[in-house]
Amino acid sequence: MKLTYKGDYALKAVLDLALHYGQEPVTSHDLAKRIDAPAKFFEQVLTELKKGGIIESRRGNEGGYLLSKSPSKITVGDIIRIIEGPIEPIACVKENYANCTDVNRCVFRNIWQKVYQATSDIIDHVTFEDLMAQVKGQQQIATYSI
Amino acid sequence: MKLTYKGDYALKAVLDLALHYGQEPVTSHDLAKRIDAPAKFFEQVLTELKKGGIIESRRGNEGGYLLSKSPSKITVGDIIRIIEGPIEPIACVKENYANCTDVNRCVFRNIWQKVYQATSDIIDHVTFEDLMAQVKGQQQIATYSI
DNA sequence: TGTATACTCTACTAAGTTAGTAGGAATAGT
DNA sequence: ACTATTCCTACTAACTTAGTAGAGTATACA
Ligand code: FES
Ligand code: FES
Repeated sequence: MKLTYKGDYALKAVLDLALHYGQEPVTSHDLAKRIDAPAKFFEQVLTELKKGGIIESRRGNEGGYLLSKSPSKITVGDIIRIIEGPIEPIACVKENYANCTDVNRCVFRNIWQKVYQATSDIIDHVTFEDLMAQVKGQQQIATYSI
Repeated sequence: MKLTYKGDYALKAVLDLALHYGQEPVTSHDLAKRIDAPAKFFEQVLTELKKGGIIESRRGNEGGYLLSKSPSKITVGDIIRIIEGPIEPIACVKENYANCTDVNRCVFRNIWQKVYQATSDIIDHVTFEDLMAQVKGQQQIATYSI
């Protein structure tokens, strides 16, 4: 698992939208400015999140983006899988991929499977509700910073 | 953590050398053939492993490569770190890197730190002695295949 | 009906990484 | 001297990452 800028922006965006859940849509422009992402590039990230079913959009005046479900139902793993793709260190962990010679007797496969499991266990159990709680806990200082 | 071909070749090479530990050096050519890697590309991998202190070399006739320490003292993590570089999903996990805005209050950092820890815990505790045992366990069928 | 506001879509690009190739120089044993 | 082998430098094609650019489409509101 390696986090690219795209994934970084996506996570920050979803957290921001989570903090605006139930309110008016947030514009791409506002989001981009708050998380300090290049506006045009960031639009592409939002498009992928939308295709992934995480957010929905309202066009025109008063439009913008909003979460398509409750922050408690969205995990960090969801975002990572949508933006960064598969999280396993090597493809044959999931399927009987023809990467190594003999899958059945490969002594390394087991290791990558464990890494995959451990990573999934972490990122699939952190919801954006959890993250919101953390943000609000430190809110007393100033506006949240992601 | 993502495994590239280089890392894949390196792990297989070190396991092969582990199985020849205490014996004559193994030539790059023989290694490459057994693990099915392009000979010239594979040489580069060996060079990196040597620089990393994992293997040493003997030049000229009867030369080749051998482990510079016991298989019980080499872990999968050692090889990964040498060949693939840092294993954390984002740079600021290790240092106070200026990637995210405010490191102290970043709610994501904690997650990547956990992923880093979990991954390290796995790959740093598998030695090539462990892997040799596995290989020898299934040896009854034929020659080992990595 | 017009217009400002915002999302949508397609295409292009520069830099970096990955997975190699190619060719020769240096060294050691017989 | 010959041969086997490591060592060293440079090049390349394909792919990924992190953007840019610009036109097109939908919606609210006056
Ligand atoms: S068969 Fe996939 S890691 Fe070896
Ligand atoms: S400060 Fe590094 S993940 Fe946010």
